[in-house]
Amino acid sequence: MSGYAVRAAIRDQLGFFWSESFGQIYPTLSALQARGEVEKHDGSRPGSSLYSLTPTGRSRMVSLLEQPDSPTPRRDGFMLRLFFGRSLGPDACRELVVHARANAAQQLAVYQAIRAQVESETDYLEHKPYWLITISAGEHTTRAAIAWADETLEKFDSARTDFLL
Amino acid sequence: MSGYAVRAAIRDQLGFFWSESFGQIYPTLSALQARGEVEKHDGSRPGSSLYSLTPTGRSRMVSLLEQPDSPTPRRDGFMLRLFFGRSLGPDACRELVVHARANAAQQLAVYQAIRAQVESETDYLEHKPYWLITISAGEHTTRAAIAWADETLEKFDSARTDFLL
DNA sequence: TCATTCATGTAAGTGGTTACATGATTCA
DNA sequence: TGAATCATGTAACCACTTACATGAATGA
Repeated sequence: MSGYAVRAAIRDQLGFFWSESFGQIYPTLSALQARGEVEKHDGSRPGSSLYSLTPTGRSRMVSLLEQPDSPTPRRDGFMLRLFFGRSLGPDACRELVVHARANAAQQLAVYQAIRAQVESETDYLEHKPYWLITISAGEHTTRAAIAWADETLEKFDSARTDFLL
Repeated sequence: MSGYAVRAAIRDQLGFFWSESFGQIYPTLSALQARGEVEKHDGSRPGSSLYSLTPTGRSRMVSLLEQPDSPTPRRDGFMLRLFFGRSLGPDACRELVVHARANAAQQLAVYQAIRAQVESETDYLEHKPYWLITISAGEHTTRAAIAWADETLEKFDSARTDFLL
């Protein structure tokens, strides 16, 4: 596929847990080509090119996937805001939670639409079970976010004075 | 507090959703001092200094907390590995899920220990309800991770052939 | 006395985004 | 004909980590 198509595939298929920018994709594709891990072919239009994975590239991909996942530094701005909720005030915090709940509910609908689409897919049969477990992970965490938000909104309403000390 | 103490506080109190390195903390403290948002005082030992938030600094902090949270690029290596599970193989994937479950279970115990500690806390009363909702969020997502892992392990066992296509 | 913790800071490097510049192709 | 999409790439910049260098204080 082309660099452009790589980006579209990452956005559309891995969008829930991965992202890459053009500024990352094009130089990486060149570097992989220099290492002999992808091959560059002429594309359908002038100046465009299509890349394909070489056997070397595929085996490197597998060995990278086998390596333990290096943890990225945590930075959750939403939780940070709630931790300093006293400084932000209970009303602003409550609103943040309302928003988070709405986002989660919308997200859950998206997951379910994607699940339906993947389930009805007749190609990529060998990938389906794996894709479905990643979707399931998304559904679980999103449902947990909704349940937490409801519980938290309840607290804001029933124990409002605690948040005003 | 000192830069060193700032780091310890971030590690111990915000560790579940935030992290900062010394290479970030010391230059930032100097920059904040130059902006008049923190004040530098002599510490107890030679060469050490203690910083305190000025009124300007506190109001900037609040205005930063009020700003919408700029989303960080998603990069979840665990989900990536499962998405490419077909390339990694069902056994390696299953092991990843077993590990994830174990980590989550351990994490849940940590949350519950911290909850007990915060609940018995007699200082910082005004922060307590906010801190508890962040802990609750951690508990919810961690329990969801455990439930997802159990469900997924079940799938690996009951529908093993689907993962071998 | 010696390991650990407290303490400060810098330099090199990495990994990444954003914005920009450019232009062909498709299709309404 | 003009908007949207396909397509490639670079340059400037930013946030951040890691490793390094240094040393005082504490306490077993």
